[in-house]
Amino acid sequence: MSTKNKILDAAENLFAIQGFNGTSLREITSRAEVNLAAVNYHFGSKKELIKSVMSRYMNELSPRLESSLVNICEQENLTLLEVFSAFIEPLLSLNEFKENGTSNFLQLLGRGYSDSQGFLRWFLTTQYPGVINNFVKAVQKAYPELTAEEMFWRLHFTMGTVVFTMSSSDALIDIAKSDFDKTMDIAGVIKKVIPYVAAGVAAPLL
Amino acid sequence: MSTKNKILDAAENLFAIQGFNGTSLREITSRAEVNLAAVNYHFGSKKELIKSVMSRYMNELSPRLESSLVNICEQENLTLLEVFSAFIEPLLSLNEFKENGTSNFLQLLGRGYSDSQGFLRWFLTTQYPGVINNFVKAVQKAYPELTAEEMFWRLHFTMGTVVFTMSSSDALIDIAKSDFDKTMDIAGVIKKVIPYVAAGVAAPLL
DNA sequence: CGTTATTTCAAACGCTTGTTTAAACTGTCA
DNA sequence: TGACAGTTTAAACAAGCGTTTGAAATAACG
Repeated sequence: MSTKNKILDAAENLFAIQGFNGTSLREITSRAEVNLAAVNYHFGSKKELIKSVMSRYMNELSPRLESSLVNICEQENLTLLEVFSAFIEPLLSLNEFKENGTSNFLQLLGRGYSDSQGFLRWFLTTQYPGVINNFVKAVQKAYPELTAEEMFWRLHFTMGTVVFTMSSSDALIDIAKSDFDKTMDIAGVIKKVIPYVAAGVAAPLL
Repeated sequence: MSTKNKILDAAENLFAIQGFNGTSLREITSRAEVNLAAVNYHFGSKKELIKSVMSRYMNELSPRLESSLVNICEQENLTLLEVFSAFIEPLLSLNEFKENGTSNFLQLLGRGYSDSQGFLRWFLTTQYPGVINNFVKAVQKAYPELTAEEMFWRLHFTMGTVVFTMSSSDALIDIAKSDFDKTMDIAGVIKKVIPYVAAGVAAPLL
């Protein structure tokens, strides 16, 4: 395993658990068992390392997500539940790409939106606009009465639900296990959150 | 104005904008125009200062919230939309308590859940359990078919929606202003998010 | 082989962080 | 006035941060 990948793997796990601001380069390099200076040598800076960690996932995910959304868009009588369900398979496929891939990626997404005042939001929306565009198109087809403004707000609410849930999913899964004596994993959480956000976006306009 | 209150006010505003980790004591004391050591003298530590900032709001909010929820619980044919709407008035009343009170408090809540790995969650759930209990009771009455486990998850999804939305509400309001040419404030955002979360919690059990 | 180029390494840099110290100042009451 | 508690102050502290340096080790190639 190359130094670069050792750093990426260690950084990914620590970032997911502790956030970007909460994880130091020394923690990363000591877990990766490489020299401290290796980060700046291979990536230039901590900020670029963060981008690299996210890009590794986005490059894997975004084509699958786009084609899944394009597929779903072709069918008649599209429901919002179907639109949101189109996310499930591409997201879960990250587990084949990497151990705990789905969980790690969604947690990173959550961290990125709350840490580091919005630079990751800028990065994702400018670097991967195709996903958002196709998603908006699908929602529009499933719920044509929704105005652009209302859609803007509800999609951001949805983002919040998912991102917050995933960034604290480990804690939530633990609580659910002890309180309800049921095993639960990230796939289970996704299957619970989909009906919630679908119903939220589908809420009647008052 | 006492040194203690000058610190609390400055800390509150900076925490809301930059988060707890992202705000240094030197920023706080220089904005408050007090000496750096004053924080440790009056509050003991940064952590205790954070608790004090949150307590000032929770002590104001939690009795109003509890009585609002108790009130709503007495009526027949309670809907989830009504339950969630019970939050509006107590939340907006924080604006009379302090300028930008509603916005600041909700943003602080959001920061508290993503910064500082969950110590604020512990603080709030252990110090102010009455709000949560009354809220759960109201939801149960409005939607009795909801199992305890499903309720657990959906209330956390709701928490995520609100908390995430509020911690990035300034950015969202700016975008909405420029894209849709409509003025928007924190009260407007609350009125948009209520139907969303009500519909999410009300989603049919599959 | 010898000579580049690439990668690793320990050490230090300059800076910011939360916290502590001890002296100076303020107001109060005997 | 003089003593004492409460408060403010400048200065320093130790620790952590991201980053840079220059020499040592390794790899690649003619």
